[in-house]
Amino acid sequence: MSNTNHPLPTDGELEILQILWEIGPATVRMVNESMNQSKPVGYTTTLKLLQIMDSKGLVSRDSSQKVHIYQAALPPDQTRKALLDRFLETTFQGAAGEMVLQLLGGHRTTEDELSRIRQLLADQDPKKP
Amino acid sequence: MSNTNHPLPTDGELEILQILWEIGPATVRMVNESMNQSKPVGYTTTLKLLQIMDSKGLVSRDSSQKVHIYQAALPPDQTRKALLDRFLETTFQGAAGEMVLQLLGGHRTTEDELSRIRQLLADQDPKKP
DNA sequence: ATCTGTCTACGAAAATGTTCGTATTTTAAG
DNA sequence: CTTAAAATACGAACATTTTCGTAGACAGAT
Repeated sequence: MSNTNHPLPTDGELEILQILWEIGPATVRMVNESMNQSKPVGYTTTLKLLQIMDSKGLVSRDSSQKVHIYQAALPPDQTRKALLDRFLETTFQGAAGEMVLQLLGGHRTTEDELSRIRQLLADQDPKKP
Repeated sequence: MSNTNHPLPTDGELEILQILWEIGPATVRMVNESMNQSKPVGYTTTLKLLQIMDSKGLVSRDSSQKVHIYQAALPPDQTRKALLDRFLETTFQGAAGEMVLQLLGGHRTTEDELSRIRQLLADQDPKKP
């Protein structure tokens, strides 16, 4: 069964989504092997999680063959944005600027990222809307 | 008992920390009443959580009077930063720039925040170190 | 001294998420 | 057709967090 609604993924579910975003549509085995590169997880554990994710609509599944193929239902940007919004609310009580300050204060960013950020800042500048 | 170690707070614990950061040292009743402004929570629920937080070292407690006084053990910046680091890792796999882009793309920020962010960007600019 | 209201302590139920053992199904080979 | 390997389905154990009921401690009023 496959929902059309999209609740936020749990931590375990997110881990699987990251894999699917990276390697694209995949079998349970492929996902499980990818998981095992960082920590040992049983095959049926991965399977169960994918089944739950399918029922939640977080992934879609092609079950026309014996070996089902799973893929993320939403693109990474959209899902990460939704998670980010919740995190911003719960942890920084919505103060986006505060959060960026904390972030930039402690992380190196690439020149490419910095210039894209400057561009966004320029676009947001209230003096030049 | 009061630890000197500081695990990351759970969601429920964070909610209490936000209150303590805002109103300062407080009794269970004060915290509970503040909680109830957003959603109904039993008094003993708040009490239990504060006791757990004390045992984890997330809050400290003055129990010299009958009515105990609790306060956050760490300042908001430090705790939020730790939570932010974990979130950045699990959700954006460490790509801080990507995260900022997502954030600024969808949130209004105040002019004051923007200028502080620009300052930080300037400080980080490899062309002008 | 006893009663009453408020507090803390404690244990356990409820809710949510994670993990895996076991059973069943499926398909391709023999 | 039978069998063996590999996949899916399912239920339940486990872990963590949240919630609260109940009991006992304590202080002030009568």
